[in-house]
Amino acid sequence: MVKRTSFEKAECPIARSLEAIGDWWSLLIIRDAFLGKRRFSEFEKSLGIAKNILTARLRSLVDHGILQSVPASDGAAHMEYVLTPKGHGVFPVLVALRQWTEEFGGRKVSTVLVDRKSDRPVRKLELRAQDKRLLDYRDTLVRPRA
Amino acid sequence: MVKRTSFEKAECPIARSLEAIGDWWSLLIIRDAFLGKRRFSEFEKSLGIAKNILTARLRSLVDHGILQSVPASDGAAHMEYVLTPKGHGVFPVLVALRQWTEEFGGRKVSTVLVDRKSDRPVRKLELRAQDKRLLDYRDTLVRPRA
DNA sequence: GGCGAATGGTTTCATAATGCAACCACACAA
DNA sequence: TTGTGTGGTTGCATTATGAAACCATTCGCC
Repeated sequence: MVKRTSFEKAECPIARSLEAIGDWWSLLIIRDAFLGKRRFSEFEKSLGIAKNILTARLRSLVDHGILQSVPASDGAAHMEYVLTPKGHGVFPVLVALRQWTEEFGGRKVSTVLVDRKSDRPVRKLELRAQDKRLLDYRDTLVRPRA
Repeated sequence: MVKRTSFEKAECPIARSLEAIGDWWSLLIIRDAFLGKRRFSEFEKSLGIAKNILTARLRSLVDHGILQSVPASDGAAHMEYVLTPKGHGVFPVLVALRQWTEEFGGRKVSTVLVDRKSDRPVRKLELRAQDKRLLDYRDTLVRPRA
């Protein structure tokens, strides 16, 4: 096989997620969608992506059920791309990436994710056990499902 | 420019993170490193990746300060690749990806991430406000840093 | 010490993905 | 009717990826 290897059938859930959102542009498109962008030209301008690539990525995201293409809200003829529930589910991934850069990226990051109500920065993502103990990577283990 | 576009100078912290870990293999290598793999051949066998690609990825991860190459622990001549603190910081990203697949991936996932102490599955990642309110994507906003 | 195998790569070459630019069809406005 | 903007598609050059062959050390073993 000379094709790019696919992770569709992978057992590992991380590999499977990469199948859908693991390329250069998909996560940035999703990020923009969270920022309220919905039109082809909005993504194009914001990302500086080539149109053919954008077409391909949008189609792939729609095929994966992450975006949905709906008739334009303003009645125009074109379609708009909005996040599905599955797409909204990517949010923690984006937050994790953002926080990783904030913590280890060196240069200061120019934007902050804030809580709408208080207008103050959010806390770091927390991984907890059933009994709510805060967990670290050292506290966890990957197990075959029973 | 015909080169693949780079996000090094991007403002967005998400784009910057993708610069380092946003390709097909890097996250899987990091995942394997978390699972205790450290040798070239271990990664190779586990991932089914071509050797030249693995060489390139390992080098890139080392350059980005995510892996460190250290003399083999068993005294052999070769190098081993271990996670740096920056590499350990990727953990929440992996967890977020895993949980996304678990929730939206359709087919059941064959492994679970468990808390070592209780041997029970961990909870979903939680994003909280300063006052500990649990937050949703709808509760947040990206702001230019003051 | 000599031999074969394993390790950790590099090199070569074919194919796939990406990026750019040019083009196109349609809607709408002047 | 002649633009002008949107939302693409097509063609072609350049990169990255993947498979396999090759290579230099080191290691076990006799």
